[in-house]
Amino acid sequence: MVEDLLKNNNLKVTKQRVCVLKSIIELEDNASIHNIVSSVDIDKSTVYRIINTLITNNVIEKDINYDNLDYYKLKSNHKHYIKCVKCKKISTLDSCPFDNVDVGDFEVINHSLKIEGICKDCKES
Amino acid sequence: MVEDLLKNNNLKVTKQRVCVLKSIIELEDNASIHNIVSSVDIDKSTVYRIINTLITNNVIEKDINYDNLDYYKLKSNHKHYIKCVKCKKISTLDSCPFDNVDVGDFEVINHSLKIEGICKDCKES
DNA sequence: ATCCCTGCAAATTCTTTGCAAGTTT
DNA sequence: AAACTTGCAAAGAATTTGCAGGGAT
Repeated sequence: MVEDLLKNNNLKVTKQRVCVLKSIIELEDNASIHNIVSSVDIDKSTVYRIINTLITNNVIEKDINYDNLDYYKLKSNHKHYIKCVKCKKISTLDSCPFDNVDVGDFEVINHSLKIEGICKDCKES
Repeated sequence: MVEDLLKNNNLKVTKQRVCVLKSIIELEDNASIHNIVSSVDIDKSTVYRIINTLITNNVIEKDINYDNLDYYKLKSNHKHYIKCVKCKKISTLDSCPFDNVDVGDFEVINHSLKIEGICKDCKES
């Protein structure tokens, strides 16, 4: 539940915050500032403030997509993508390639990836 | 050699481009627009244009650091970092955890990671 | 009731653009 | 010489801020 994401972080539950969070979830991989602001009927400066608050409280994080724009997503929304440099298609990975990865003495809590490669179809042709 | 990064991509070798590239390399993990611009004696708009050109030609790429600012780095500068969520220290990984990773039908060409965890010292204490 | 959040308007900062002059190949 | 790049100045976007009123706990 969206409200819990706020409550769990001692953030007041306001309709604007709920609305921005829902928008980020709804927009999935397209949650840029521009898209969030236009999908929502809230003053732009408030949206900026909400996003800063959410980042500071680790509810969402900034991510970089393949077009070099900034996107926001829930920290808990664990997904990875890979973009084919030939056909430009973006696919979602079935599983997290990082699950069995070893980073020495660290215990990994969080990670995000940006991956490019060549897809099967393009390799064959 | 920095000049080759340009020549290899059919970009004209100008002293401004060389200078920006050297700056990005020199700044290492701190190559934000702001830092680049102030470390260099080139008009700001030119720096923006150069950075766009370099991104378009795959010489550099935008990366996101732990402070949610945008940083630029050479595509060939293959390094990863991990930040301890407790002591906030940022360490460089000895090796690329992605080397032996399997992403199904894709051949991976490029990747960047953003990782957070808990370091050995903090786990013990 | 208190403290925090929001909208509005304005300021500030960041990024892009047009054009004339200068460089690179 | 042709084609591209740069600096400057100015325009246009994006982001932040102050403040008064409204909302959450």
